[in-house]
Amino acid sequence: MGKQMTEMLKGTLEGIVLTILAARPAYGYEITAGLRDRGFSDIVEGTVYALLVRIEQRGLVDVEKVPSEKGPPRKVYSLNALGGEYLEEFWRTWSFLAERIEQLHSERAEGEH
Amino acid sequence: MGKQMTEMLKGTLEGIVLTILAARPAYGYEITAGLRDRGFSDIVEGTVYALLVRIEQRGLVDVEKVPSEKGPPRKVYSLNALGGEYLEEFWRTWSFLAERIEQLHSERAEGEH
DNA sequence: ATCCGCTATTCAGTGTTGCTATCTACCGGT
DNA sequence: ACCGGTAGATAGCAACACTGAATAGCGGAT
Repeated sequence: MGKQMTEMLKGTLEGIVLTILAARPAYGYEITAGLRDRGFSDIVEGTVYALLVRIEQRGLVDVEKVPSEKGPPRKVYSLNALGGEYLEEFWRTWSFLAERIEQLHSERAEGEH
Repeated sequence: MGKQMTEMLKGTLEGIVLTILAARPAYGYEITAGLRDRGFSDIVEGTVYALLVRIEQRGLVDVEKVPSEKGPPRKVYSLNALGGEYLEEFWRTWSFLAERIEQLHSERAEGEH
């Protein structure tokens, strides 16, 4: 993956995963696949699992172990109330930042000609 | 500053500063003030100086020492060719990411009702 | 029977980043 | 002599995403 993308994902990947969980509960392997489907094709399993451990430890998600037909049991994560609040703040922060960056982008575009 | 904002700035702050330098050369103290004017009010000088050291070491900017009327000499940074390329890739990466995140955001909005 | 492939999770170690806090330095005005 | 505004440097910290490898269960192919 590009270095710039790696750095930019810091802080946003967490929000992305929480948003996926807000739609419906999911387990790690499934989330990784979901990310691929949504264009985040270079995000690897190890990254996602580490992130899931973090958000679990912070109490943003509830976890349930569900036996799988294939392979080891799945850990199904679902967003809880605290996670919901956290996610709302994520979107506020994102909007704030994205607005200002887009503003910069358009200023730059005016500068070119 | 919020922890989420701190994490989100990773990777983007660099692009923001490079974009400011693309408009016109500037020195650290001036850039910090410019960030405040553009809404990034919590970014402190130490952060900016450290970033400037990094982009200088990577050869993305040229530096010129200019004596100041007040205080120690200014280090004026200007974007060079390599920095320009880097900045273009920054915007490509940003667009890619922002597009997908906004897509997620709108999906989420549809889910609520 | 054995190996391969898919599913599914874990974990130690790495590099980069932005923040905190503090220090130095120059100058003008009081 | 002192303080405030200007200007820069830096050591130490916490958080994050990535790399690479290991473990484990199951089905089907060889």
